[in-house]
Amino acid sequence: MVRQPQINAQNRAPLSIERIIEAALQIVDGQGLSRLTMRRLGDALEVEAMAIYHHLPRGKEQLLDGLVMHVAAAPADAAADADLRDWARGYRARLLAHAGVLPLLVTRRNPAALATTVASLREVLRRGAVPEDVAAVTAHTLLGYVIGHAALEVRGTEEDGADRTVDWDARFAAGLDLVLRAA
Amino acid sequence: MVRQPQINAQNRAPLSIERIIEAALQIVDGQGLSRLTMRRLGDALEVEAMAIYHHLPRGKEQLLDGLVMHVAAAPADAAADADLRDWARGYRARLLAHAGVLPLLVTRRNPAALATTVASLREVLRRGAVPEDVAAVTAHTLLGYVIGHAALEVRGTEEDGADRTVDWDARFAAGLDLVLRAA
DNA sequence: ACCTGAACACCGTTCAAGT
DNA sequence: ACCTGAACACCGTTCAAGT
Repeated sequence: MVRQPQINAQNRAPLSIERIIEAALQIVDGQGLSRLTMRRLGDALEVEAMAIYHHLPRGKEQLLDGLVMHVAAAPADAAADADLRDWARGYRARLLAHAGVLPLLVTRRNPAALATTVASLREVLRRGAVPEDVAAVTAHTLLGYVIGHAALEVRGTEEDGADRTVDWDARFAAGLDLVLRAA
Repeated sequence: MVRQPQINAQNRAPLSIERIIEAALQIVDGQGLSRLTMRRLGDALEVEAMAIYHHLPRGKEQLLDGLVMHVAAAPADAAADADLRDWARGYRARLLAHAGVLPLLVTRRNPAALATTVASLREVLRRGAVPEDVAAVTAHTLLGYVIGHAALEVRGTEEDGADRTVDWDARFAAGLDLVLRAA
């Protein structure tokens, strides 16, 4: 019986930041943000909670920043011919897939994560040969719209103020047209 | 020496939901959301924390809902001739004045609070004689933009991706033009 | 280097008791 | 009716100790 070198004495793969973030994301997506505790995260990783601090010295703050970073990172498969509409659709899908992280992403002061997102959006604008000053406004307007709309979708019910069922996909597309028509 | 009727045996005004919400808002705006604890709130009200539960039986959940409701409520002084631009500016100012509540407002499932906001926005659209189907899209698009942009302002630094200082007021106004030009 | 166990200073909340 | 005191089951985190 050959023992793998990366298996330690307790016969488990050692902890890593990646595994910790992944497990945390699973808890948040499955049970909600309020259920993410260091002790529960430790359980999920089959480790005492205190072991996590060895990999994340800044503790829970660093864990939450890691979650935001993970969701804020640009979709890896951003095709070279993706336009603004594709980018917005992709980013919205990402936000809704990790709706539990949205409160963190929306309001934690995390310039690095925000910069990553803006950079990927700016890259799309650059490929579209949009002038620099227009691009700055467009980037923030579009990003604001996508984030804000995702928040509405998470907050809202299926009714709008006029007692009609809301098709959020269609509503998002219509708003996107509105924002991009002028851009 | 005349004793006011609303002064109780301990010589203090009795607790009320309004006073509790107001004190909570003061803590959140001054020290941040994470500093809002039932015990600290009790201290601020010169009362044991447990007294709060007599007025808010659902406890902290109800307290947070109350904060969201307070910020989401339409500005009382909405002038009869206010247009969409005025509404958006007023709502943004409200969000930024209570930036600490933003994470709650953005993502707590609170249909009542959202409905209140949408209703006040719809009222402005109605005065502008905007057709019903257009109004539905415009309301969500504009609201999404305002909320999302406020979130960007809170998250961001004074730098944007191109290393230029961002004038958030001007940036908001420019994006607002973009959104409203098409509407 | 990596993890554990016990401990500390907090939380939100319940519940019986006081006035 | 309104508030208090003590208690319970949790938190995040520190720190000495184990391997």
